[in-house]
Amino acid sequence: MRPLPLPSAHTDALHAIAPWFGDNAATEPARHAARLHGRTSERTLDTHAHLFLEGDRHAHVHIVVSGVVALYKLLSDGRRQVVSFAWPGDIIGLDCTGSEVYSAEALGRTRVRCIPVDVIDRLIRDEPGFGRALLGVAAVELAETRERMLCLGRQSATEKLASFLLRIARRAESCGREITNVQIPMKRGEIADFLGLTIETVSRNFTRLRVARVIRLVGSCEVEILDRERLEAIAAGDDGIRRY
Amino acid sequence: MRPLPLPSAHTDALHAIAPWFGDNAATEPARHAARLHGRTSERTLDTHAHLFLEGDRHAHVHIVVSGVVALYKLLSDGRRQVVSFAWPGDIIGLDCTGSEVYSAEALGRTRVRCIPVDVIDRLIRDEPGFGRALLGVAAVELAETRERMLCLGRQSATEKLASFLLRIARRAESCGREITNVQIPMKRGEIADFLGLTIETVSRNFTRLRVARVIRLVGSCEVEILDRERLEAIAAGDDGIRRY
DNA sequence: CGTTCTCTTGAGATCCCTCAACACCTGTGG
DNA sequence: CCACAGGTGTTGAGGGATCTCAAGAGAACG
Repeated sequence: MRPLPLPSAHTDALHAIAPWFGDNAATEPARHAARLHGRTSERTLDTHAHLFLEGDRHAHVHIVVSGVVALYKLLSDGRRQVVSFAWPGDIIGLDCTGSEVYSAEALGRTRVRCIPVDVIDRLIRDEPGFGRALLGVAAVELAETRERMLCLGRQSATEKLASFLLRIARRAESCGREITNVQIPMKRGEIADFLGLTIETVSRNFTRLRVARVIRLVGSCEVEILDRERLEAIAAGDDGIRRY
Repeated sequence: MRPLPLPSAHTDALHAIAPWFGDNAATEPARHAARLHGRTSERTLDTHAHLFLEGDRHAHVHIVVSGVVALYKLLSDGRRQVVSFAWPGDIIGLDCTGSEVYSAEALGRTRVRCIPVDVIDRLIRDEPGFGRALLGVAAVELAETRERMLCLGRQSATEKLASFLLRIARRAESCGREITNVQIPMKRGEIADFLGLTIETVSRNFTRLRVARVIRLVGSCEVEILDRERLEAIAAGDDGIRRY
């Protein structure tokens, strides 16, 4: 199977279900799926536009085409936790439990492909292998979510930020070779809500990593990794920086 | 379909896949599955015994029959995060990604049913509906895990403990009517690792809830809920107790 | 060149952690 | 029966990490 020519089809997610929704679906064995392909649509979201809100009926599964989407949950008093960022190639809403369990907001101008859940259901019923592929995607998502629980519950602010930067760097690298300059498409507040910190603490720890000459800030949305090894050590808790 | 006569078959999990593994599988339409049933086995674990360790090859999916199992991840320096507790009826290891992504330790004497992953694979392939059911279970698990992220990242210690107690109470209640006395099968340290706190903070917050006359402690492993409404309010962050 | 939004930095308060002591319980062995 | 040890839970004192509140710097935009 030929990899899809999408921006960052580096995740298992899109590759796993690509035969059913990729541009080359018609050439794949799944002819029936190809016809269903026509039932998907594309949506463009402006910055801060919502794809859906927590509690909405779960009508579509979405695949991010370009841009980044924040998936978040709220407490009644407004405290927010971003449970995940969905990047190009990522699938949103595999957890089909009737209604959405989080809200989805575009960080910038974003395009998504929308697949009605009944199409998903039909594919699972009719296409051997599709359900299995979906289960594999859900498994990877569960594993990642649990990794994040370890981060949220047991890491210091500096460790959290270091882990976050490495996570983004690795994502960018999964398309190619190691890089030093990382584009960060989210603002400080969004990073804070992702890591369970405040804006100020995120900012202070960017500064801390900068002062320690581990990273260099290029504007506020790009980070140059000066000392990758040390950054890894900090993320792993093997570096005393967290005690300063 | 008749519900299974298991200790707490209250979760969606067991009900969802019960037709394939329940004691009455032979009477279900899934005759092929019934034959596979013979390939499962049962294991008994003593207190603190491990079902498997993070990194082990993912050879079996387990269903808890009796007892409680802690699923946890470690940082290199020993900090621990319990990602989930598996109660009777819960399925462990749906996320089949080759190797285990967390360790599983019995809190007390525990029995589990072990299903080889190739049996799961075969069922998915041969039994229409089984993959769908499994996906549903995974979806519920993902939703719960994200709820926990909100708790870990954004709740205060008191809120976390109140949520925890309510979670256990609701689990016990899903079998029947509202209860006031809740059995807590885990020790303070295990609760702490579940909530991302220290033992002392957990203990102090038990005391805080007790002094506020919201709960009463019966020994250290049983809690009587004196003021359910207030406990709910505290868990939701609508009660000033967290600021005392 | 204001306006607005975002990011950074400082000062002080607060929550939670660390370290330490002690109470309680249980099982063991004298 | 009692002494003791080990495991567990509670409580206190102090410290440190993070939050809150506030001010100012920087960037984006009309």
